[in-house]
Amino acid sequence: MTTKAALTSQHIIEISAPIFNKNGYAATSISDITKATGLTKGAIYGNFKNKEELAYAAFKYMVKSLISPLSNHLRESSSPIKKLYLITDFYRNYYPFSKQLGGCPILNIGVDANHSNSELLQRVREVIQRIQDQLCSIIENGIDAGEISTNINAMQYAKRIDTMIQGAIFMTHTLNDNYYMEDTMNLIDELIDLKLKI
Amino acid sequence: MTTKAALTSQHIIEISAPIFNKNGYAATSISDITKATGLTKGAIYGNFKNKEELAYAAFKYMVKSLISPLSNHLRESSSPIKKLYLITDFYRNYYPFSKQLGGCPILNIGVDANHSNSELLQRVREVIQRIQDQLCSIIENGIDAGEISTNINAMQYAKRIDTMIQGAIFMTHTLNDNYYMEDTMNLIDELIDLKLKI
DNA sequence: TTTTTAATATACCGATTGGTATATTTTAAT
DNA sequence: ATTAAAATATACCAATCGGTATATTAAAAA
Repeated sequence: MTTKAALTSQHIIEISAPIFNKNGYAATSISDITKATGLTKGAIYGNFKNKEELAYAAFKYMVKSLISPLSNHLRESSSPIKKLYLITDFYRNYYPFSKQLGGCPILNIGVDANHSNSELLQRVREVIQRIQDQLCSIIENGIDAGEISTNINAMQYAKRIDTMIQGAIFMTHTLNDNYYMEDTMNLIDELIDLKLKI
Repeated sequence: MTTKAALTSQHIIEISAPIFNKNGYAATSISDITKATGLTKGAIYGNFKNKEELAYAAFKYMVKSLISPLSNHLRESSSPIKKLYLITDFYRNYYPFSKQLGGCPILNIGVDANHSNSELLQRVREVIQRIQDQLCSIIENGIDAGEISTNINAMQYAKRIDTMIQGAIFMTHTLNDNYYMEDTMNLIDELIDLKLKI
């Protein structure tokens, strides 16, 4: 059990993740990471094959840091329709939370990697897909449970909600104004009430 | 009339704008621009004070390239409510159009500049503000003209529509799937029908 | 305690970075 | 055609880039 290196790896990931998230892949240098961690290149390259592998690990960690609190939050109710409200509830507090981690990794890395790092872009796409699949499942469960109207397209509304959330994240972060997040969550709640809820 | 340098400046701007738009500020090098333009550093620095000034000019040009077609499109009707439909109509064709220019500059530069170039970020914010103000004016004109319900908050809906559009732009570009753009425009049309239209 | 191995630090590599000073060329004025 | 001025090309700068080879230190095994 190589405990020392594993701890160092984790430390490097945790420190570098917000840096990659803020600056993007190309604009983050190894020296940014050595400065922030207090370690040297030897420690970095002893634990990661190259900058790219570190960026993948950092992105994975950052997504986990932001998604697992959401998953936990959704456990507060087993009712699908209430889970939907728990989602908007979660995102009402998302701004200060994500800001502290350097922003939303899906937005930041999605934009950053789009014309440069196709491997990283692919990972962003997979995360978005997973989120939408999970959202779709909640809606489908709501239909099965008789909480949500049968004549709606679950995946369509999963994508609509996800798209609105991402728009709000962009606006709130870019304009440094939480209004967009709050009002968009109100709008999504209205959408749930009006179109989904029976 | 220094015609020669003005033409060269314009040429540099037009060529470098999509590069900055795709790569972001820090990840775009002067050599990227000399390669693309076929010019040398002497021509670049003879016409622009530094990389930053060129990036500003490139952003300004890119915004103009994407916004003025929208302005022109809106001239097709003088009715405020029809202008709203013309907006969703415009964005239904936005993906191939913006893709050819390296993406949406508001989204790309907004994310890119957020934690690095505060001057550039400020310019993105001003563009967003201008768009929302104009959208708000259209809604207000609609209220005055009796086309739009009097008991709605014009700026609130301007921001809601803008937020949804930006979310759709992000999703469509990141997932390379125009569905998000199309469906979001349908959703906005529904919103106009249901909440705004009298 | 000694030896072996794992982990980190240091020194260096060629390539590239933004930017500048100067040389050269192109354009315009005389 | 000659001269003056504007515009562009070239050569160079220190600093930094990602990455590697090796030296040193820290941990584990003997």
